[in-house]
Amino acid sequence: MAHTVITRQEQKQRTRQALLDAALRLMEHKNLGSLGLREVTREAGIVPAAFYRHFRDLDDLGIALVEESLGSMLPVIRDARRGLTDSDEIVHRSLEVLLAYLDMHRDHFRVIAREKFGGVTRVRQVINAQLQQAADELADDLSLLPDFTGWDRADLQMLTGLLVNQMLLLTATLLDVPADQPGEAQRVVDTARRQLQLIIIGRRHWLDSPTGH
Amino acid sequence: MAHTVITRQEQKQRTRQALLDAALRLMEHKNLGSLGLREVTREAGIVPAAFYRHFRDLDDLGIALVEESLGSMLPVIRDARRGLTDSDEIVHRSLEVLLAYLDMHRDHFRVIAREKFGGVTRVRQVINAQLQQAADELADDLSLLPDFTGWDRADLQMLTGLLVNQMLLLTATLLDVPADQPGEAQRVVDTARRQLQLIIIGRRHWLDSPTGH
DNA sequence: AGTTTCAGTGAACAACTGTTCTTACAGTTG
DNA sequence: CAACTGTAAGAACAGTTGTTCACTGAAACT
Repeated sequence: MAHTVITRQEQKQRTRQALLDAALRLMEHKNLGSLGLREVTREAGIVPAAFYRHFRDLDDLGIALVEESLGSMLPVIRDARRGLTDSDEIVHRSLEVLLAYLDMHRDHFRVIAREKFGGVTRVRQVINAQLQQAADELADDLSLLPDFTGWDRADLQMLTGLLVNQMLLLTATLLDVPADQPGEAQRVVDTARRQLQLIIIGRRHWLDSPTGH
Repeated sequence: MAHTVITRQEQKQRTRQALLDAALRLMEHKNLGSLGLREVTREAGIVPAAFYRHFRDLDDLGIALVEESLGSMLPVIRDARRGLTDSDEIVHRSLEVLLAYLDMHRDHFRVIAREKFGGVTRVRQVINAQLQQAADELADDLSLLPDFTGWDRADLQMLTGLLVNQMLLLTATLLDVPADQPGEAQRVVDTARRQLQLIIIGRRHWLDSPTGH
């Protein structure tokens, strides 16, 4: 029975992931800022001093965590709209994918929602930069559609920023719904869906509105 | 020179306020959850043990703090729309008042934005309840206007929830703008204004849209 | 086969944490 | 004026914190 050979960097990568996972687990009930270094290493099953082999401090770990979370999620949502040519369909499809992904990675979303408004400046900046990029990419894709002929760049970004914000707020709200109340969660999603619908309607009449430009 | 006589409860109220102010000051860079009891009392200029005369623990202080913040702000915004009969005007006037109030009470808004998504459950519940009430009251007022004849309660709450969310997100974004970049702040406000305008347009066409009901 | 590299250990450190006492002393009450 | 009340002080408690250091042992390299 030849047990698997583990290279050095594989092992290192593994403990690094253990630290990230430990922090992720602990952050279900606290912020990044209120995490303790010993607390995290204890949860990860290593000795405190070993932490420094992987991160300078907890803020560093936080940044890595956020990059891991958003970096895996945003491409999925982006891919979900590939090939779609109707803007309304893009919005609704994105929402669907977001909700499915949310169910599978609640912890990751929770960290994003928490730290987007949290106390650690550098982490906030990383999140904002990534969300900004997501909004920009969405604007890129939409600008190619017939629905948006005549739109200028600024208005497009205004719209996609609004959509991204709504998506983020929806996830934050859903994460606050107790797990034993699926009905309430459905109600929240319904409301969000109608709010998106209202935005879509506003989008449809944006250019022909007297105050639109 | 008769020095002012200070009653017992006046003095107590005064130290209580000193604790709240101290926490408010410290929370510019950290969350409620990462505050220390000793840290707060040190900042307030009293001895740690005295804390317990005013609050059971820091979560209690947090609740008092958000109640103070929202309790003083929401009525102001509510009063700002008294007498107005045009719904578009109500939205824009509310935004104006919000921005003016924000400039005067940045610390309070920062706490609300932070803790709305923060780690302390009970504090989050208080904030959500107050914001929900604000949205409900706005729905009450709007329902009396001619603009909303034919609207049912659920759609109204959907709309006001959306508006409240947008206002909250705007304040959170503004608080993240470095104090030495007033231009960037203006840009953010402009975008938010156009986003509200888009929502207003959507509202205007909500009932006559094929998917509207 | 011998040497180097380095992720993880274990012990030690001073500093700080929340909480519990007893004590002091000024405003309040009869 | 004397007794009472209760805020705040001061000291002490056991735990926990972040960081450092010399170390071990196995993978990686020559």
